[in-house]
Amino acid sequence: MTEPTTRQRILDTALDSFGTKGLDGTSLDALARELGLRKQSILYHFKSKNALFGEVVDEAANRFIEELDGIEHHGDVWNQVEGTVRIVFRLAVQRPALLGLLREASRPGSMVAVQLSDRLGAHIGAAQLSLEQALNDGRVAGENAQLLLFSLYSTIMGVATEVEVLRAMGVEPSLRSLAERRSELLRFLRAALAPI
Amino acid sequence: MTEPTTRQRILDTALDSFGTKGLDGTSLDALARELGLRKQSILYHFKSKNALFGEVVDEAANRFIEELDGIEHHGDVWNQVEGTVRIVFRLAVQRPALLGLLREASRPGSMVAVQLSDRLGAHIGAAQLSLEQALNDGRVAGENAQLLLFSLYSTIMGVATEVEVLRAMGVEPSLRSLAERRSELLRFLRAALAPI
DNA sequence: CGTACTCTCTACCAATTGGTAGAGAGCTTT
DNA sequence: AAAGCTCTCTACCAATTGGTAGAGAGTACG
Repeated sequence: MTEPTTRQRILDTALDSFGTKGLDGTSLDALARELGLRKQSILYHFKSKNALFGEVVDEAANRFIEELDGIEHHGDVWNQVEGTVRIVFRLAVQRPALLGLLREASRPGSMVAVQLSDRLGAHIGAAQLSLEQALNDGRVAGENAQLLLFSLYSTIMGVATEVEVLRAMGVEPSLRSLAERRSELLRFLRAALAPI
Repeated sequence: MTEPTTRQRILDTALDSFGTKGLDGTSLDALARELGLRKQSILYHFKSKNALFGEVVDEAANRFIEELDGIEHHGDVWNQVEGTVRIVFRLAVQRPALLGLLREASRPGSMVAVQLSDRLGAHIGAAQLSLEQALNDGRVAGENAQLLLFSLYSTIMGVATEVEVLRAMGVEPSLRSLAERRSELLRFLRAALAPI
């Protein structure tokens, strides 16, 4: 295990901070303090705060893609859905800030949304194609592959990240409750996709 | 139509700003400029920025509840789901900032999440109870009413608000696409809830 | 008329923000 | 040993932040 470069350490810590406190909620000073250096050192490695944020978004996209790459895009659609759920829920445990960053970056007014969509475009396209075929073959229920994919995404991402809503319903987030959430989610999705 | 008090105007404009640009992304100066007055006038009506935000969240919760009140909590579950979808999608057109504010307020690190859940608690409870009965009667498919409700919420809210994700999939948000999204969502939810 | 209340204003303020300039320490290369 | 490169630092800076103090205009009320 070679120790990471300062640049990499900054990216890593920034991902956590941006992912939990947001772009506006993270100051370079606070970030530097967390890293044990001065903000000027951060600005040596990244030309501005926005540039850093951009690279962090790329980094997050890369890690997400890295995980997603384990999924076969030509096989059974249900396996793909199950695989995606597994990945997203693993991230919800191991690196919740990564999901938080995706959420932050896909916020309605976000400037990096285009960038993020560029990075994930290929995967989205592959998933859509695969879903389209399954739709044509009658292997899954649905009208529009694109919008069906969108519904699937919204459900999975929401169930994995909307912890405050869950808390509002009286469920204190924990590993145990996460597992239950996941199993109910899978059942829900299976029912939604089952051909009639 | 009596014209609104300054206080009400501030709440209204603040809801739009907080709902689109977030709490950190909204400065009192910018807000005051939008209203055609000085920030000190805002601070006369609200003792601090956080106090204002708190009242805006309450305001948003009230309006949301007002809409939700039109739904019968003892009838058919499917009617309730359909009604909720109708309301959320109407808001997505007429007052997207309201949904944005709910999203902002239910962000993982949010301080007002508890407050929001207090306001919506009764409705959540009623919906859960109603779903529980339908589950017992075998009128809908599912294991856990609480988690099923959570899945429904995540799906509806996500499909209505995640416009950037939709854009990443190549769909430019419009009234037309919104209607399509809604109809695919309803089909999706109907399939997910249909008893086997 | 005069007093009190409501509201918006000007004038500040300390703290924090992202960012620049440049010194200096520790390398490697010549 | 000297020159150059990489990196982190101190020292600033102008702009913006949320917030306070208090003057002044307008209106209601005795």
